[in-house]
Amino acid sequence: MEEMQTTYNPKEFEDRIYREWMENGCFRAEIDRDKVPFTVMMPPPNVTGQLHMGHAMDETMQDILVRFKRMQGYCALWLPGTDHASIATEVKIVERLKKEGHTKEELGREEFLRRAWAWKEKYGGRIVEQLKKLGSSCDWSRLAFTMDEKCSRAVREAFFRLYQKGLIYRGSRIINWCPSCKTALSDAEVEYAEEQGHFWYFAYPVEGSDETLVIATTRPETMLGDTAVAVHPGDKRYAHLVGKMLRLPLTDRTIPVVADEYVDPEFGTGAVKITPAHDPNDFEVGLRHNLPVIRVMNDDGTMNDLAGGYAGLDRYEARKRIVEKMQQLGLLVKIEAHAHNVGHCYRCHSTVEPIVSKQWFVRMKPLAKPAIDAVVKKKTKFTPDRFSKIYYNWLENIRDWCISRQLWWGHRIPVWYCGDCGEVICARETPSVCPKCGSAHLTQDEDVLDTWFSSALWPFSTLGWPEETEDFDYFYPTDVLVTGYDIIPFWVMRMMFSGIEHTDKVPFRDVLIHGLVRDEQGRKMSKSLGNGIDPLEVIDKYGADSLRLSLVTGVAPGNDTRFTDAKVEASRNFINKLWNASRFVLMNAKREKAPALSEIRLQPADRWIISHLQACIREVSAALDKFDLGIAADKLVDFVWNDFCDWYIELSKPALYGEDADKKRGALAVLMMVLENILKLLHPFIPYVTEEIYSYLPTTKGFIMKADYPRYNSRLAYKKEAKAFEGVIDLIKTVRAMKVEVSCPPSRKVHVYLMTESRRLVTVNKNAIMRLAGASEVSFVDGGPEAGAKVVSNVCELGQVFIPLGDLVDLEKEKARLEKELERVTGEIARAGSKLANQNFVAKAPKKLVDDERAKLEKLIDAKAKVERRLKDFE
RNA sequence: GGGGGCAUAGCUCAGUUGGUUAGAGCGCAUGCUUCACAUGCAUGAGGUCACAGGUUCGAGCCCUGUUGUCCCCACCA
Repeated sequence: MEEMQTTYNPKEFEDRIYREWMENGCFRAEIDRDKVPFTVMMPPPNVTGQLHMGHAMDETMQDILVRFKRMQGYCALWLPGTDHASIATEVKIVERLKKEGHTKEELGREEFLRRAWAWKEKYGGRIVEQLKKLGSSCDWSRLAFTMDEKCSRAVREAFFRLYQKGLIYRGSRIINWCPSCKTALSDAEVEYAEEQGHFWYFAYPVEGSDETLVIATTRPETMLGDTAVAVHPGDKRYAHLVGKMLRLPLTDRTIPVVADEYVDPEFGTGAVKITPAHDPNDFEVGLRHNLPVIRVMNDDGTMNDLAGGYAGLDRYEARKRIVEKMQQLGLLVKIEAHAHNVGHCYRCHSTVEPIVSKQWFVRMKPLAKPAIDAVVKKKTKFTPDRFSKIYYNWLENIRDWCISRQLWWGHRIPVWYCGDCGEVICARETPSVCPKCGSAHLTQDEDVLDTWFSSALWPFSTLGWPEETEDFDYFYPTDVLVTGYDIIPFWVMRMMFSGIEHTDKVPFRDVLIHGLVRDEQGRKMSKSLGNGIDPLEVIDKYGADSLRLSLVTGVAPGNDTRFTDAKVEASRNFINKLWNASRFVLMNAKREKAPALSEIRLQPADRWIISHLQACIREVSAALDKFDLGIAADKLVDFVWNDFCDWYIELSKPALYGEDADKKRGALAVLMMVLENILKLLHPFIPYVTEEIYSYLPTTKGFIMKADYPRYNSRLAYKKEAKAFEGVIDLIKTVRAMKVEVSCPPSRKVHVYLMTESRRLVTVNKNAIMRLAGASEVSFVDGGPEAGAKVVSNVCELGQVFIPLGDLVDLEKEKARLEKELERVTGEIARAGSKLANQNFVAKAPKKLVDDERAKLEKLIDAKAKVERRLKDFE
C-alpha cells in the first residue's frame, strides 16, 4: 500500500474516486425486497442552468441523508433529473435569436423547437457534470428530464384525468400577463416590488349635468377600457349619482355609476373607475354589475384598436399622452405622488399587466383540501414545522391555477379543436379524427403548460407512473423532499395535491426545508448584484468536501446562512486534521499489525475514547434522523478534533513509543478501530476524503460508501470508566494551567506531587500524564508541603496538586491566583448553598439533581478548605 | 392589512423535553521549530442571552407586551 501524502490535497483523488464509484455502480439502486427503500427525488435544476450555491447546499443535504441511509442498509434511491424550465429557457433562446437578428415568429414553431432541443443538448449536460463534482451519489442510470418520454406521458395522463373530472377548464379570466415574454403567468410567478408612482385625479362629466365625478387612478391608460365608475352604496356624497351616466373622456362612450361594497369611501375620492379587462377587482365588480369587458391593450403592452387614437402606442407613452390630453381638456384635477406595489415577471422582471384572457385553469379548491388535510394529519411533515403554516396559508387562500403559457418550449396542451364542428377534444394521444363528426380538421391548442405542471408530477412521473412499474411500486411514496422555502408555493404544494390526486398517496413523508445561501454581507446572491460565488471555483480551490462541510456546519434547519471563505477554510483545516491524524495512525500501524479489539486488554484511556465514540455515534445518528445536519456535523468535528486528535492520540503515544508490546498493540487496535468508525461517521458529509483514507486502511475492503454505518453499542458505553478517566484529563489540564499561570516555560519539566485517593488510576496513566502535562515525575503525598515552601498548588477533580518550581516560582503571582480561586469557590458555595437551602427546590426538583448539587457542594467546601490552607502558607 | 423569522462573545452562528459555571468557528492575547498536522499545539481574555412583565423550586428556552430588523402573503383603485 502506498504512503499517504503529507498534506491533504483533494485534487489528487476527488475526480478519480467519483469515477470509481460510477464504474462500480455504487449509486445504482437495485430493487431489493428484503431491504427498506429510502427514496429522494432531486429537485430538478433548469436543464440549461448552471450550478449555484443554492444547489450546492440543497444537493449536499440530500447526499448526506442518502449516503447515511444507504450505509444503514436501506435501498437508497436518489433520483436525479433536470427541468425543461419552459419560460426561463425560452427567454434565453429568444435572447440568443435576437442577437442573431431573428425572432421566434420568423423561425416558426417547428424550427424554434429544433433549436431549443439543440440548445438543451448542448447545455443540458453541463449542470449534470457540475452536480457530479459535488460528490452527489445519485442514480444516474435513472436520470430524468421533465420533457422526456416518460415524464411527457405522465403530463398528458394527468391533464387528461383532471380534464375528465372537470378539474381543468378553459375560460376568460383576469390573469397576469408578461408583455415581454408574451405569456400568461400564474400568481406565484409574479413578484411585487414597491415603486414610486402617481395618483392622477380625473374628472368624468356627468351626463346631462354640469357636475363631474372625480376618480383617482394609478394607471390612466386603462381609462379607455372603463365601463363604469363605482361608489360605495352608503356614500351620501355620491348617492344621487348612482344610476346616472358619465361621459368617458377621450371616447364617445357613456358609462354608468354603480354602487358596490368593494369601494372604500375613505380612500382616494371614494369613486373608482372600473376597468374589468385590466384589473382583477374591477373584473369582479364587472361580473356583479354585468358590465362589458373592453380590453384596450395588446399582448405586447401596446394599445389596441379599442384605444382609438392611442392605438399602437406603448402603454407608458399612451399614459403620458392621455394625462396631457386630460389636462388640456381641464379634466385633470391634480397629481399626487403615490407609492404602490407593482407586479413583475419572475423571469424577465417586466411590469406585469393584469389582462382578461382565455386560458386554461386548474380548479384548485377541491385539490387544496386533501393537501391541507394530509399535513394536518401528519402524513407529510415539514421540518422545521413552522413552514407548514406557510403551506396552509397558500392553500387556504388559493385561486385557480393558470396553467397555459403562450410559449413553445414545453408540453403542448393535449387538447384539439375540430375545425368543422367545433368539438373540444382532450386526449392522451393525438387523435386523427373528431370523435363527434369524424372530421380530420383537427388543430391542437397552441399553448404549452406551465413548467410547474410537470414538476408537480416529479415524484411519480420519474418512477414510471401511470404505468404500474416495479420502480413505482417499490420506491413510491418517496421519503424526504429537500428544498428551499422559496419554492414551497411553486412546487412543494403542487406536488402534494398532484400526488394525492393521482396516486392517492402523499408524494413524500418529510419535507426538509432549508434557507438561502447569502453572501458575506447577508445579501441574496444574484446575477444583477454580481455577488454570486461559483461553487465550482470553491471546489477548485478547497475541494468538494470542504465546500460540503462548510455548507452544513453552523446551520439550523430552515435558516438562511452566509457563505464566507473563512467557513470553507475552517472545514478544509478540519479535513487536513483528519488527514494527518489518519496518517499518524497508519504510519504506526504499518510497523505493527493492529490486532482486533477483542484480542487486547483495554486501558482506561481506551475505554474513555470508546465511550465517547459510542456517544458520538448515538448523537450523530439521532441528529441525522431529525434532519439536524448542522448539529451532527458539529458533534463529529468536536469528537474527531478534541477527543480523538487532541486527547486520545496524544494519550496513546507513550504506549506506541514505549517498550511494552502488548500496550503498543492495544493502542494500535483502538486507534484503528476508532479511526475506521470516524471515517464511516463522516462519510456522508465528506465522502471523497473518507473514501480515500479508507482505501489505505489495512483492515478494510471495498468502498466505504457501501460499508455499514456505525451502530451504537451499549456494551461499549463504559460510562463509569469514562467518567473516572475525566479525572486524569482534568489533572493534566490543571498542571498545564498552573505552569502557564506562573510563567513556567512549557519545555521545563516539573515534578508533580499529588494528594489523591485515585492512586491506581494515576499510576496506570502515569506516562501519559507526564508527557501531556510536561512533568518529569508524578509522586503521591499524604499531606501538603511545608509552610512557605516555593510550591504552587491547585485543586482538581482527583485531589490536590503541588508543584515545587524552585526559583521560577513567583510567590506573589501564586498568591494572587489562590485568592482569585478562593473567591470563585466561595461564590460557587454560596450559589449551591442557597439553592439547597430552598425548600421548594429540594422538594420539587428531581432527586438526582438535588443529590448532584449536594455532592458538588461538599466538594466545593473541601476545595475551599484546601485553598485556604495554602493561602495561610503565604502569611 | 395578515403571517412568519431573527435579536446570545469583537464577527458569523449553534444551543435537544426548561435543570451544573450558556457553547463553537473565526478574530484577539500570551507562550510553543514536542518525532501526524503552523491548514498546528497549549493556556487565556471576552456574554445583564434586545427590553419589560409573568409562569416555575429553576427561564437563553414557555406565556404576555414593547422595540429593532429581515422575509412571505394580500394589494386601497
